[in-house]
Amino acid sequence: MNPHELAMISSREEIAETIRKAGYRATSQRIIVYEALWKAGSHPTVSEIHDYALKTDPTISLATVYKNLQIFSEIGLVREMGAYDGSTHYDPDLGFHIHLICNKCGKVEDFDCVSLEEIAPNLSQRAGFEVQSHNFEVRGLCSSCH
Amino acid sequence: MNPHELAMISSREEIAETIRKAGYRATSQRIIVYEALWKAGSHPTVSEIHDYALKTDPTISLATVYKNLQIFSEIGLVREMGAYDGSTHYDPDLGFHIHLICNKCGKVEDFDCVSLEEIAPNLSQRAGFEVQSHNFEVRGLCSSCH
DNA sequence: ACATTTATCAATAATAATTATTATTTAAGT
DNA sequence: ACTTAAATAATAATTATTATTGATAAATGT
Repeated sequence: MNPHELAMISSREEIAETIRKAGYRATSQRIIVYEALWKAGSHPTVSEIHDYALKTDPTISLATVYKNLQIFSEIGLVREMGAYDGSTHYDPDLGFHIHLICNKCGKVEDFDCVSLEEIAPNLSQRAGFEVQSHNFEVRGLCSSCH
Repeated sequence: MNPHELAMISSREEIAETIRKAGYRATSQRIIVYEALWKAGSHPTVSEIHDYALKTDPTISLATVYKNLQIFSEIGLVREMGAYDGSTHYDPDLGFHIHLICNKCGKVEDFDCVSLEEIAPNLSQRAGFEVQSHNFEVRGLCSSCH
């Protein structure tokens, strides 16, 4: 198991409970999509998540993956990343970190830093904005490319 | 002129010079696209930029807008935002600020805060990453929606 | 356990966004 | 002004995403 997957501390049942609490049904497909989200790589696209999910359930459709990712995004189980290479990427690791995206080779590196609260202490107070998720991307050239 | 447009301090010739220095030709279409980027609204989509550019040059094509936005993105004249509502948005205001995106009404608000260097002092040193642009999005519910 | 209700699912179709192609035009240096 | 490489417009092609619909399966009450 790679370091990324290690971060998935929640069990199947815990995730199911989170989904139910948000008012959605914890269907087997939904859990499969959630697991695929972790196992399909570190910042997978919809297509990559679908490919992985097919290993567990060969009948699961692409539309189901899209639909469930929308739901996960809405209830804050995933952060949606920019489509820096044409298609949207997803990251289930919700801890505060910056994505360093190389404009040349496309590699995405996680950069740990201070918490969101430290960066913008009055973010939620100011204008009464209720934070649900964040995406902090920095683009440039990685060590091997520049 | 709105506050957003006021921030466009550079003249046509200064922008042309920046483009040339980056190794590209300062064609009239390119300048028109750049101006449209500022005037088409505060975080316009490709389509909105194209619509505005057509006012100046009724023959300019959508493909030209796409191409030039790619170039502007590459040379750091614009920051590319996530496709939070289906299509990619662009922001020519390069100053450090966070985008507060409401998940309900879709409104995007600029949130000024500390500089990128203050947030991640060792960003460029660490792993030798050369920063070209950034996109810091925070999603949630705006004051009117929650 | 069973029936009922209701949300979700898979498959497909439809739409929207983006990129590739190619012939023509143009900027910028000689 | 001439040359040449690069940019443009128009169009076609591709890819990503969303909407629709009938079938299915989960939750809830009995």
